Amino acid sequence: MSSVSQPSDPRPAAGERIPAAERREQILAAASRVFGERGYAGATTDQVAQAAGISQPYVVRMFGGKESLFVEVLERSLDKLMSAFRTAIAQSTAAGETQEQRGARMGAAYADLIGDRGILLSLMQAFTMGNEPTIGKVARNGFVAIYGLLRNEGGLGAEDVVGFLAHGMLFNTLVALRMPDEMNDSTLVAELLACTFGSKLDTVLEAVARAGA
Amino acid sequence: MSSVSQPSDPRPAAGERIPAAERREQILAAASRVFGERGYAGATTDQVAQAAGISQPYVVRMFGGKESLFVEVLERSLDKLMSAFRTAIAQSTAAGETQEQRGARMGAAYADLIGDRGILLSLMQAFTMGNEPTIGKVARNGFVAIYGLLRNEGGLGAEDVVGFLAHGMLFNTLVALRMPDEMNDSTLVAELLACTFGSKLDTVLEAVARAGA
DNA sequence: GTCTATAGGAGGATAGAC
DNA sequence: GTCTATCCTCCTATAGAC
Repeated sequence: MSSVSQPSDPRPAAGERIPAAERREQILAAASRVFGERGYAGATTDQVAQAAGISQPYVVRMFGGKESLFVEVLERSLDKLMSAFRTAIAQSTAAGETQEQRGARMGAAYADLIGDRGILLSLMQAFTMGNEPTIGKVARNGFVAIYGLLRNEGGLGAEDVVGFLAHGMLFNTLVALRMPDEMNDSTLVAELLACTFGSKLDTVLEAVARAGA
Repeated sequence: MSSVSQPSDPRPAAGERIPAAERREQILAAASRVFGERGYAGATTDQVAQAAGISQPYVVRMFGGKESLFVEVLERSLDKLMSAFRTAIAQSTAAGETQEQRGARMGAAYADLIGDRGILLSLMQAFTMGNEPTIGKVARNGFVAIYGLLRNEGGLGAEDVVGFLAHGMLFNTLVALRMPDEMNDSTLVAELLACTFGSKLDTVLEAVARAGA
């Protein structure tokens, strides 16, 4: 990260007044990245504030606390995921595709979204928090909602959805571990990546590169 | 947790002197549970110490610091996993089983080991830490070692290993989320669980119950 | 809508005794 | 091999001004 602002930098100068709704989204996007890389407990509200270009107390004030902020980050990630799937399903239906083609399209949509490490890691973190009363409940409900979406709106069979989700979870793990960019030298790893990502390997490498900042 | 010691409680009275090697294992087992439930950053060395029945500075002294402790916890989990797979492979070979049967046996071994939430969650946590320099490297190497083990010693094809790992990751997620014990009421969830765990559903429910303490 | 100042509480690690 | 005491840092959340 350089210290010069890009022309397209959406981050306002410190102290600038902008509408609450817009500020909310800025903070959520920043929080998604910070929570993702540091973990829920490891992230500090001050890191989120700095990433969003505002003061720490303002983050707390706007969201009520760290936990509420994380819950909103999680819900935002789940929403984006469901939207991406709904879009893919709609496009697939409109194009009159086969189930096979639909699966590929949804996989591609997933790979694209997950290229945002903030979203990927916030979700994965939430998946490890099953016994946090509040966060665990949101995570479970979200997971089930996605299953239901694929099963009902997606029109896929239970076996197919489970297979899709299973590969998604392996996908998540490999990307989170930075396997593509840290270990592309070993033959074994090359095989694992090729076999997991298949035709989506390009999408993944692109996404990983894009997020390389 | 009741306040009375079980007869088989391996935890010594506070202040007792025991060999370092034994103490090490006690601490690692306690740390596995604590790191699992609280996350790496969320866990405190004091919580580990209390769970192991010793003082906080002793934990730090024995392992050099929190990060080193986590690395050892992670390596211990990976070792247990590899041992479990090697045992399953040896038994399968000795019994002259088919590839199909061998897969089932390894799945069962996995389900059994993962019933220890400490192991499950410490691994999952590590998978989200790909950009921690030290921990990330250990996690990547461990994952690749497991892939290599299944591929070479297990004699499975790349596709089969990837499928096995993928289902393992979904398995992890559902158990970590406490899906079986928190949401067994919904029809949708029942379907998801049945389809993911298949014949291993019993093993999982048992393991979950056993860990319900 | 946003900041500065700060209270109040933990947590990791060290020193040193037994 | 194990503990007690303690330092210093860092973090969340609140108070209150602009």
